[in-house]
Amino acid sequence: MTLHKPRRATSQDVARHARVSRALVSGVLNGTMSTMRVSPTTRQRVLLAATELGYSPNPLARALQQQRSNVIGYVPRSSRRTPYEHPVPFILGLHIARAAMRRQLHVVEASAETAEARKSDELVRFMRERRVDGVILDSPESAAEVQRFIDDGLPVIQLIRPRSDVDSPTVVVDADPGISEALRHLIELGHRNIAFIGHGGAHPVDRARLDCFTSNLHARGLPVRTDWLRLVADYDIAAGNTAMSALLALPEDRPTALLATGDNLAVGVLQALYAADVRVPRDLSLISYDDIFAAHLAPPLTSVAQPLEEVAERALALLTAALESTPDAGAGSAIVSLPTRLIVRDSTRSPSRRQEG
Amino acid sequence: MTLHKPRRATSQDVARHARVSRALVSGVLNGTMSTMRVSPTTRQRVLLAATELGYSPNPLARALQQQRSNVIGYVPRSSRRTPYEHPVPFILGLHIARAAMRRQLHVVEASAETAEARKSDELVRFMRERRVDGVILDSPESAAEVQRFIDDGLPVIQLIRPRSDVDSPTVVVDADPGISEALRHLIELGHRNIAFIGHGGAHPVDRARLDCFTSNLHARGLPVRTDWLRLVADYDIAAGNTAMSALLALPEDRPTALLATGDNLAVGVLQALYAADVRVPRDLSLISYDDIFAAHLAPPLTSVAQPLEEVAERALALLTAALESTPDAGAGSAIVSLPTRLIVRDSTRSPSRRQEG
DNA sequence: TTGTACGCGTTATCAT
DNA sequence: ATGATAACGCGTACAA
Repeated sequence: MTLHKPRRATSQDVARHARVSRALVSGVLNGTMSTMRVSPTTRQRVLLAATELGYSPNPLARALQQQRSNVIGYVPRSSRRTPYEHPVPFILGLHIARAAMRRQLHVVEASAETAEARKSDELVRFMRERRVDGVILDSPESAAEVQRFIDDGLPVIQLIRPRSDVDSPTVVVDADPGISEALRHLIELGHRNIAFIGHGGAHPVDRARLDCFTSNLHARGLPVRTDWLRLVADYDIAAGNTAMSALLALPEDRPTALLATGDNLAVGVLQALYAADVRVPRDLSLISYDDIFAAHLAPPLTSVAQPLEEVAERALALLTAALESTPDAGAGSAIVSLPTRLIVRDSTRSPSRRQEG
Repeated sequence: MTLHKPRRATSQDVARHARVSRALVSGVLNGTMSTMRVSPTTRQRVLLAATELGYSPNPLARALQQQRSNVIGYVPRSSRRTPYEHPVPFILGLHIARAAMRRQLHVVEASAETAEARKSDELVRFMRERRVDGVILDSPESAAEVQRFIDDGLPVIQLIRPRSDVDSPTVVVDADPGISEALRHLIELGHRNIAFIGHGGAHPVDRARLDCFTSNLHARGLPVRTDWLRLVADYDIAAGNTAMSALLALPEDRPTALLATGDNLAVGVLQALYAADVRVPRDLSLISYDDIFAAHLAPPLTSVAQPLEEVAERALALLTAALESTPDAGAGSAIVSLPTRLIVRDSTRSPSRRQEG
């Protein structure tokens, strides 16, 4: 017969066992506090008692007294987030959760349903009820959304697509190094006819990928043909498939290489190519962006990697820093920008003569 | 100048505002309790005050007093869990987290590092320190591991590959309906030469996939050729790639269809096929298992889907039920078995004459 | 070093 | 029939 719910030892138990007061137990276990110096012998008694009883402080009681819940809020970007349909927000959320766990923090996520009432202060109420210590916003929908959290007294960290008109610490990813590297790679392989499939949205982050692409081509004196620039509305498979099909339908003079600025776009590209029996990299070199599952496709894709794990790590670092700092001490709206980089795999090689001729 | 950390209203504030005692506030807001009946008018006063002050009870204080942390522990199976390398444990963990969130529960996960000391009671201590209310174990490594939690007084739910010698509520997935359906599908398409790539492990769950495969073939009077049964040690891409390469290397008389009992195995298969320029489904029909990212491959794969979301949902239901029930009331070691099913996509079709001839 | 009070909600007991 | 008072859960911080 096993004892159910064996009572966990409390500081009171330890205190009795060591014949000291609870205050002393607390002081000893937290490494000395303020003016409190304890005689080495009683210190040992306390330590011994604690280990003998297997004592660990109750996190709830501690949180209640410290007025810190150790729960942080996370607001994913609005798109529905299933792992393989929306890889970036999904993986980012994962890394946020992991980084939080490492710091003994819990994460509550505004669910998709809750996010529907995103314009109101539904979100703020959600977070407020859960007593979160701070929030992390992935690509917030509006400046107002961010501001409401700040007005509620919560430290806010913005990710990926920040509202720059709101003053808060931010972590972003710089597309430039990776995309420039990708183009250099293709050009060194001998490609001159390079197409682009990307997002046509107005946000600077999406614009940057296109701008970086075209400026690199210009700098190299390569043609930027508008019929080889396919702008889509979503980073999803269908969009990639459609865009690639359109490229395949071009009368002649096809590109020999292609940059698709999202793994999902690349999957759609691969599906279109597979259906048309166009082989990668023999008939077309392909580079994806994100590098989330680029390695898990056939063939494994060369890809521009986004450092999402580090984005999460830095976000948590910024948030915990904000929690430590006195409320209104130097708003310290640090902006951390992390570089992309190219990972070369099996989807790129020199254009074949046949294609060039 | 915004006010930082605006004090959240407490039950004390509401009490003052409504000119009643804190006890009454609690009683009214939680829907009547025990012997306490409140006059309609004061009841209104309390309700009004609560909404006016935007009051919501502090979850920490409540948890402290109710002796329930609202945190549950999750122990993933031992393999390193990166999303695309170990899709099943990963997706399962995701659904667990979601299902928990819906119930206002937090999840702490034993990290890979912690799991290293899995034989000792490292895990139990980890969970104990966090005051989890119960734990969910995905495919525990040993009966002892499960038992230690039970001995510690924690409700335990086992998932996927349970230790049946330990008495605890369990959620499993039944491979049979899906695999039988898959074979019926292939046979109806005209396939008679069907190969299998699967896990060679001893656990009943892995055995079942193989057994179901062979028994179906037997029942249909189809050949079970041992050189078409490739057993591997891991559900990963490399294993699938190697196994498929071996199949391709067979002198002649190749199978026209293949069941790979894991999406990752199927990815490896696709990579091997792509390299050999063998097309799916023209030259080979392929069915994967898991259906996690089968739809996101080129071509989209027909797959046997595991209902992982429902596994998680049921696990949480069992766990919360265990939390409600009195500690040792009918151990109620319910076993929930959920069926797999076939999802038909583009990777299966009738064998071509050429292959049959 | 110790006593005491606090953080906050809930519940058992007591008073009209 | 209605309501208030007090104590509890647990750790921490400040005054004594």
